[in-house]
Amino acid sequence: MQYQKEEIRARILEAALAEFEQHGFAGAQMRRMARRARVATGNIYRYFKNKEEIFDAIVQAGYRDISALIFESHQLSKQNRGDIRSIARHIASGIMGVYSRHGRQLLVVANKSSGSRHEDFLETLTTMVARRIREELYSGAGEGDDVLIHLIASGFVEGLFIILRSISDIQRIEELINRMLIFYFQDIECRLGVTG
Amino acid sequence: MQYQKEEIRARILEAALAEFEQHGFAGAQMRRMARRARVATGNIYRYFKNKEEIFDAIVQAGYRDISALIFESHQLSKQNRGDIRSIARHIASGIMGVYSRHGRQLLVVANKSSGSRHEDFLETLTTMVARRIREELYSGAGEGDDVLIHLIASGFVEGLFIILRSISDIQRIEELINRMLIFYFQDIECRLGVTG
Amino acid sequence: MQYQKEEIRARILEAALAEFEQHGFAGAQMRRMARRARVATGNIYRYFKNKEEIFDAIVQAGYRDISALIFESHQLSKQNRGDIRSIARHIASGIMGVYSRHGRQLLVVANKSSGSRHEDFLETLTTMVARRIREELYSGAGEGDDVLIHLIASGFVEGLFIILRSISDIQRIEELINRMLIFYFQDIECRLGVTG
Amino acid sequence: MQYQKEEIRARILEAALAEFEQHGFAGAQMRRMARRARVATGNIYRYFKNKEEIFDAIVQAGYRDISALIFESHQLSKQNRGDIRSIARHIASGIMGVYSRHGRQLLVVANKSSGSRHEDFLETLTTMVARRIREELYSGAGEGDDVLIHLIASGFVEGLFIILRSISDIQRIEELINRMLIFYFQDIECRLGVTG
DNA sequence: AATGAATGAGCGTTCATTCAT
DNA sequence: GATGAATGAACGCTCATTCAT
Repeated sequence: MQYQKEEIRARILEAALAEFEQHGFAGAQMRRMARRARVATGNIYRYFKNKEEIFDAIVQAGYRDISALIFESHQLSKQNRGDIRSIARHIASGIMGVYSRHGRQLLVVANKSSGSRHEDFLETLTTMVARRIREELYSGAGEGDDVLIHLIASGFVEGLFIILRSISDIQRIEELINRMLIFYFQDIECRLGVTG
Repeated sequence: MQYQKEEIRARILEAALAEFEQHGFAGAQMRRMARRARVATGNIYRYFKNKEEIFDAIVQAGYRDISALIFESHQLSKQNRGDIRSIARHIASGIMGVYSRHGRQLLVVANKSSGSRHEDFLETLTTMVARRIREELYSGAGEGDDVLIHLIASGFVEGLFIILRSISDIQRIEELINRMLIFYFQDIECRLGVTG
Repeated sequence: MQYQKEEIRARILEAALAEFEQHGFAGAQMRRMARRARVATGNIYRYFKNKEEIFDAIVQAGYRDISALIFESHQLSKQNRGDIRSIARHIASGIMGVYSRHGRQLLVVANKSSGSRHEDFLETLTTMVARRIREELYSGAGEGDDVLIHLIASGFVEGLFIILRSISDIQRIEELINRMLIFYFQDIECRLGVTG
Repeated sequence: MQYQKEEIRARILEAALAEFEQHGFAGAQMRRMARRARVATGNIYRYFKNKEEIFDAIVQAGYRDISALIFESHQLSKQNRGDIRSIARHIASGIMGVYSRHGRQLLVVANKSSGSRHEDFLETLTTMVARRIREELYSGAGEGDDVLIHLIASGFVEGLFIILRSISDIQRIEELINRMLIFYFQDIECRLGVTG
């Protein structure tokens, strides 16, 4: 029972993932999803309340891990203040880690969530990253420009996802992320005109 | 007669714009749009053939101007090769100009066009910008990394839209764009490790 | 006023006729009809209550004439009993006469009236003709078969309309109708096995 | 499961048949059809792709059989040339056979198909019959008049359908068809003035 | 627990008719 | 009287969700 239940639940989640990848949240069809999962349409509703909750279930783990990651990076910076590059590296490698466990899920919530409760995932993540960047750069010094920082965070986050969805070789991903880190954060204080 | 017609057409376009802003192309409802415009559902169809054509009408001008801009920047770089900053400045100020005329429309086509004919607008724009960047940076020198360049183009374009949708004061926009240009393109060759 | 009214009324009727010819009653569109008539859509409703009444107005004259024709042929046969051929000739030439005055209208009510009040026009006409045939053939003699007679009437009536809508030359029409009369009514008693 | 499915499919087809009989293809409404079938509107679309395909499903068998019949009669006449009566008898008995299997369906496609893919069914059938008549009558002899022959074919075909829809007793149908054959084809050469 | 047929609200769109000017 | 823009009920069809088995 329990075993079987779990197996079906997994099949549904896998099919849902594929469906969301192809059609996005709004365009996903329950019937097609059921067919993919080799499960009756109605049976899906024994495992999940509705389409939205399937999406939640898919997103959940990645969401949790990403949140933990940001929180960690916050803790890290308390001890090891002042080096934005190491923070960025930590976030990047953290996201990579999450990606290695929940890659497709992450891409779905990032790029295919329009119409769902999580359609502002990328925005939220960006905001968290921006907060971390601001904390690092302007801890003691003056007031940085929120929009500029948000924009950098956005480019950084978006860049991570572009790398992740373009490349599959893990070494190549790491190399590209490193080059992106350099591009984004080398001499960043100078380029931003941070005095402190 | 003629006056009234134009007024209604404008009301419909305004309502459609608001509807698309809130719900995106696919989620937009003709009945709600009609209600917003204080117009009968069927009357919309006297002014526009269907939902898609309303979207087109909203998007059109921005689309045209952006295309012209990219083309211009290509011409410009032929005469004035080698300075990526001036190209970037040209694109940025061009997009600013388009935005000052068609701001909300530009944001809609950029971020709310999923399901419409123009759903890949941002991707297309990014690709064009990436091509321009590659042309400037690697004209004579070695082969740059496509993904890295694409990612920079994406961050740059996305950044422009973030500025535009966050800020309304035109002077402030200009200042921020300048700072973003510095952030993205100062010593870019160095940060990318371009040898040429 | 009155003159102008009549001219517009005529324009509407002409446009309606063309519209019905092309699209049938159900497929006809009031807007297109108005455009054809170079009249505002709403103005049509000052002259006619609705689509159905326009159709009625078009059909009316032909209807009246055809009814009169059948009635005449009834009178005729009272005086001049026993010759079905002369009756048929009378009906044929009568329909030709009506056709020469209201040709297009007749074809419309015969073949394009589906969905209107007059969609059974052909059936009704056929029934009247069948009654006349029966009166002639079986006045004193035995009981003829209703279905067979109806079927002959139908073929005869349908044949008339085929000729009318295929051919425009009036002499050729007359010739063909004569040949059809021969085909249908020569030795009809014999072919039907009428004893009387 | 399977049984129920078939039962519903049958209910839908029966309801559709009734709906088409009463309102014709164009006037038929899916909601009314669903109500007749005691089925939800959407459920119809589990069984048939759309209105047109329901019509096709109803018409199909009759269509196929009629086409086969005409083809057969063509083969027959190659072997047994010169006797139009036997050809007519073959066609008549063939149509009777089709009618005995798909009576209402045949009447629907013949008289209620306006707006559908099959709206010219009767015209097509008539044309095929006319061709057969011409082949028989004018094989070696002179040119017959196309309109006259078409008109006879039309009367004959129309007559068949009148008999079929008026009468239910099979023996009576046969008798009437025989009488119609006599009426239409006895001494036909003479009545048409065929010299050969 | 599992099925997949059934439901029906809701979509974009059409068009006869009405109404403000 | 004339205009044509405006109305809104109704259409064919879709699909998330429910239900009988």
